[in-house]
Amino acid sequence: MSRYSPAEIEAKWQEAWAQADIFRARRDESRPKYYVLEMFPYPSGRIHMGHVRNYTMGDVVARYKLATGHNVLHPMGWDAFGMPAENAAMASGGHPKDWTYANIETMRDQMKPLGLSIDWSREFATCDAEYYGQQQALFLDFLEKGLVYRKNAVVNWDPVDMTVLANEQVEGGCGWRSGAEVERRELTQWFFRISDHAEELLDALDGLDDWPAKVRTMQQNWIGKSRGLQFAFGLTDGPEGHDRVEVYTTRPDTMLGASFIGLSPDHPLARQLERERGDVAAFCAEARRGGTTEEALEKAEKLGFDTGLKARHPFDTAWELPVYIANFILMEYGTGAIYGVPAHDSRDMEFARKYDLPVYSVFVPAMGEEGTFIMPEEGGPAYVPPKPETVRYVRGFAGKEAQTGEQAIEAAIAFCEANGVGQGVTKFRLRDWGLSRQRYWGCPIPVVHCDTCGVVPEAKENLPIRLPDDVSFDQPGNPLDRHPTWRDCACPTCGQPARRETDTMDTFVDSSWYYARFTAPHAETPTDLAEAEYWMNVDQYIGGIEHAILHLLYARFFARAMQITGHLPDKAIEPFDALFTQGMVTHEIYQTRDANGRPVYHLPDEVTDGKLADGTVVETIPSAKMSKSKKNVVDPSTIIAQYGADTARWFVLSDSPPERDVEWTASGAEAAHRHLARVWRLAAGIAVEDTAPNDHDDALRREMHKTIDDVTKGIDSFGFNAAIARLYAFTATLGKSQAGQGAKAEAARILAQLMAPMTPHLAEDVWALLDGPGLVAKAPWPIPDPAMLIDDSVTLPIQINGKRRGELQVPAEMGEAEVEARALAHAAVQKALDGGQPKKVIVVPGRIVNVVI
RNA sequence: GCGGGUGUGGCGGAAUUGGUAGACGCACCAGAUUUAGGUUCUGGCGCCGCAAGGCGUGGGGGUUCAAAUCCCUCCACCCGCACCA
Repeated sequence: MSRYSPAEIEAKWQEAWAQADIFRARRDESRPKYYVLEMFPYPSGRIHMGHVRNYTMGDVVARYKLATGHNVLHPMGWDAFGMPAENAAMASGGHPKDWTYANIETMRDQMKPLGLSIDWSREFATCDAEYYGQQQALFLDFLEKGLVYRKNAVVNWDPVDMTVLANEQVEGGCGWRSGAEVERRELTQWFFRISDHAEELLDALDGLDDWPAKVRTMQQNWIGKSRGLQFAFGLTDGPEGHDRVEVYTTRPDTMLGASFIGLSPDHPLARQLERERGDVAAFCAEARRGGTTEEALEKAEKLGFDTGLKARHPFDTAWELPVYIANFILMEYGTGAIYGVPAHDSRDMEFARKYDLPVYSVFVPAMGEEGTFIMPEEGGPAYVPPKPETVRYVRGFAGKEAQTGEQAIEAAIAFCEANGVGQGVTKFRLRDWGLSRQRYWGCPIPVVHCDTCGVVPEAKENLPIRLPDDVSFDQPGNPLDRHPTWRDCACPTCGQPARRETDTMDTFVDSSWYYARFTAPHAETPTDLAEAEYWMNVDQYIGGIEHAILHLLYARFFARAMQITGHLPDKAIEPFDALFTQGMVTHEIYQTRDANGRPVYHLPDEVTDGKLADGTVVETIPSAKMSKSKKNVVDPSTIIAQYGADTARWFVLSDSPPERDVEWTASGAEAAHRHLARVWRLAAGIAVEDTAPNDHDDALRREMHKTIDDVTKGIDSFGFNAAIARLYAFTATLGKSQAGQGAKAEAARILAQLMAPMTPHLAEDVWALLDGPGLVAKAPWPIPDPAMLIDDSVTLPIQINGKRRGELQVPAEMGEAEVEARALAHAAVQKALDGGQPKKVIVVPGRIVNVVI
């Protein structure tokens, strides 16, 4: 073989790794363990470049840790339940199970050629009965410990198809299939008590030092701890059983600016009025139109309905406020009722202007705003102080200048409590996690509905409760509901005929504990404590930023719940020690227009030099996330066939920082491939048997040690792109070096080792060409010699008034005074000083000299 | 609407975290090699300018001896918003 031939060497070395069985993870107390995990894929059909990037990053970490003497666990599985399988079944008549397992087969076949250091013996799919049966066991244990309960909650309801819709199935407020306007409807559903753990989930974020700060901030805001006042407005003429309305506010200092009371349409008082009055019922029906997302609620036109009821202000019982029902108030947060302060809240202001309600300012800017400040009551916008800032209270309890912010809130709470109005409370925005899904392709919730015993847990010996295979998707709704026999069962308590729960679990449940299952994927219980004790926690978790909140928060909750139920050791309370969120792979979009001017997209394969095969010029749209609908996709298998896996791996790591998006370009892939071929040729051209030293060896060795240092630091800090840039430079140095063959062979072996985490097949081949012992994958990671990293002289830039005007070569250890003297003697400085004295000279040792004139 | 993030040459990006802006790669230009080539190798390459020099990190303002980096403000784009995974 005389040239780089990826097809040949990749198959060869994958076979060698398999023979040596070096990626199988076994408990071994003699070595430090390292558990690296990438977020497992949904088996959508074929792998895409995003997968390649994600798993390559994990593989770099895994292989690097293996080389640094760790016992590495690097597993792979499939997040296999979910809606797309049912959609596929509806569209083409197949079965979700067949579709899913066929996709897994295809994707595994596509993934294996990447040469990932995965322990495939631990593979599982969440739709395997062995997995979801254990999940049902977990559910029963959670139920026993009071971590799960039932309550009513709203869902998107399609009134034509008579089905529940996922948020994704609501398009512009209408059902995606029926086109009917969606309603919000209440259903009894199962919930995890995640909100009981809100405080703890919040506090523990502080300890997650190796998580991105942005993810911790997002989770913190999502949990949303707030301090406020809960109090009641009395009702003058409320219906039976409603003489007051409880409200919660985080801004009690604005209480004297209240001008209306707002109720959620789902508030008990609103419900009561809805039953009694036709006009209220009509409004509530109107207010329940549209989807359930917070975004839809916030962006919807604010609608209110004046119930005619009056509320008395707690500080002035003669002061009566109108009571409205409003579509933007959530029953899930606070008490489901608010009071509106238009002067200091832009949403309330919008509402007040629309319904012609009074506006009362509580405070005004303390200073500096005369002439520009228009009082809200005189038509100005709501005055919302930007930050804790000094304001002058005009209707405040104190009636004086004060800071807004925490102290003012606490003072207001204290004042209210002292006057018998409400009490200070802490609330969280985090809501309990609803896990019921009215769908087939998910883990059945293992409970039974019995006419005598009520809702009873299924007996553990009956697990797994398997999904039936004989189902059809020819009509909307949950096939489990209309299955002729599946629902029928015996009550585990009394033995009488009973009905199974037909709701299945949210797929987030499946992905909330798979990391724990990987530590003992074949155990007869959900986990094996000895294995979990050894392997947990996940040392490095890698996945997309889109999972920053839900998945990661649910997984954190699950680890706690599993610890409470004895399925995880205490140490695993936070499952992921370190988290890295990687960016997407993007590509340019190529489009032309059809006769009606509608866009027609073209695959990158079909476009050459901006033209289609027939010569039509395409419009090029800037890079965007690869998506099938825009056809800006590149199939990893095509790339592997063309260039080999190492080229694909090298390229997805090289061009952008891992946390940012990377643009796939054909020329970039070419460049990556060219470089790998260059490295191979370089190694093949070294005469290993010639070991005679020469004068250039030392320079090459210094460069080599610096490269080891830089690349090691790069990998340690997820600076893969920078590590690769360094490897490019070192390859060029090696290529031009006049050093002896022995020194070159040494340098090339080091190069192979440093490249091995990224391009493992090429590295093995180069290693073998240069007579490296054994497999490079198992070779100990090189350690740089500190003495070789230090240069004896440094170049300091000289600035005059902050502008670079020259440079100075000085010995590295030269003192500041001496450096200053040399700098002042520099021709450019002499010229600028023109005989005068500098005002100031700043010497930053080893960095820069700045002369201020 | 709310929460989080990003913005640097023709392009992707680097910058030791306040200290030489543009590492490395692409594209482009020039030269060499090769029977030829879209191969390989060498060199050049922020913008304006003949030059001296000036300008330059999304826009505007500020702090500092020194700002891509810190502060204020505006703009654009991306992620999430609890039933997509």
